[in-house]
Amino acid sequence: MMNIGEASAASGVSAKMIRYYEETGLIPPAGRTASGYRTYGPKEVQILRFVRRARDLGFPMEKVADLLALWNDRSRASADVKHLAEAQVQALEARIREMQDMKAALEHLVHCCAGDRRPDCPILDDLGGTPAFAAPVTTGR
Amino acid sequence: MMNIGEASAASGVSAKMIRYYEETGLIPPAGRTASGYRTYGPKEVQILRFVRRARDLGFPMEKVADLLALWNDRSRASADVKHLAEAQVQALEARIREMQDMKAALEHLVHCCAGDRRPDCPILDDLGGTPAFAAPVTTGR
DNA sequence: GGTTGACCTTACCATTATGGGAAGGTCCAT
DNA sequence: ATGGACCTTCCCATAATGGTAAGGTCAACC
Repeated sequence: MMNIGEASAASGVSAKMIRYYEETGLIPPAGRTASGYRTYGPKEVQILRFVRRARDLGFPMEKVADLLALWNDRSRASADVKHLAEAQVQALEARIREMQDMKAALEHLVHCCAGDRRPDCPILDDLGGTPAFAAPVTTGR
Repeated sequence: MMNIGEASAASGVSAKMIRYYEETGLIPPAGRTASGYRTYGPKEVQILRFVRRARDLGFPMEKVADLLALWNDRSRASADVKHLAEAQVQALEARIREMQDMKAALEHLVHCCAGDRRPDCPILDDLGGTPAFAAPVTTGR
């Protein structure tokens, strides 16, 4: 049996987060020693690692909870898991696209700016709304 | 002179956010009518639109403040603006790359999963740490 | 003049997931 | 017994935005 510090080291989840996950019900309450210390065994560490990896794949905590439930459900359909994962892929794609649009718009402006000691700056002109050098491809949010 | 609702409509910044920007010092305090209503003129609306567009390009509020300061500085060097914009491009690139890595790892797992009624699922196996089907290219955060 | 509805004001709470710190208790080795 | 490394809970902060509630104001209309 380990205490929270050891479980943290073994799982890659900070002690702070372990307590938080417990508090929010993502993971079941840990056992306690007589003096109140939380105790963790290999099984609990595995759960924590599961959570860690799901978070590393960008799943929000809510979806991690769904994944955990499926993990614990011996009679799950792999299709259910796959759907969650596919939805997450799409969520990532949406955010990636958003940021790529921002980046493209910004790169255009950067490209137009001399970047010297003079004050004239198409970037500021664009932000100021003066459509002198005009907005490129993206305009709204 | 407009009240905050009109300034919001004209700038695309919610009234809530206008007050927040004022409170945090991003924009100067608006004028007030005798009865305490905030008032905005065309100049103030232009500032709000500036903030809006900078936010649309992904600049954090702190950088928006820097951009506003340069905008107001008649003797700025366009190089300073360009540097801010280039840094923002790099920040976007970093976040995009992070999410692309997640997406690639997740797509690999999705690809391995049959997605039928059976419970066997390589996605859960991977999250569970059982390196049976192994982690693909990405492992850490 | 009074009423009504649309607007404004401030103040507080929630979000997402994480870290930081304080005040105090515990464990173990010397 | 003492000290250091650990644990506990509780509170605060983050970034940027939305929501709500309680109350004041404005303008129009009857």
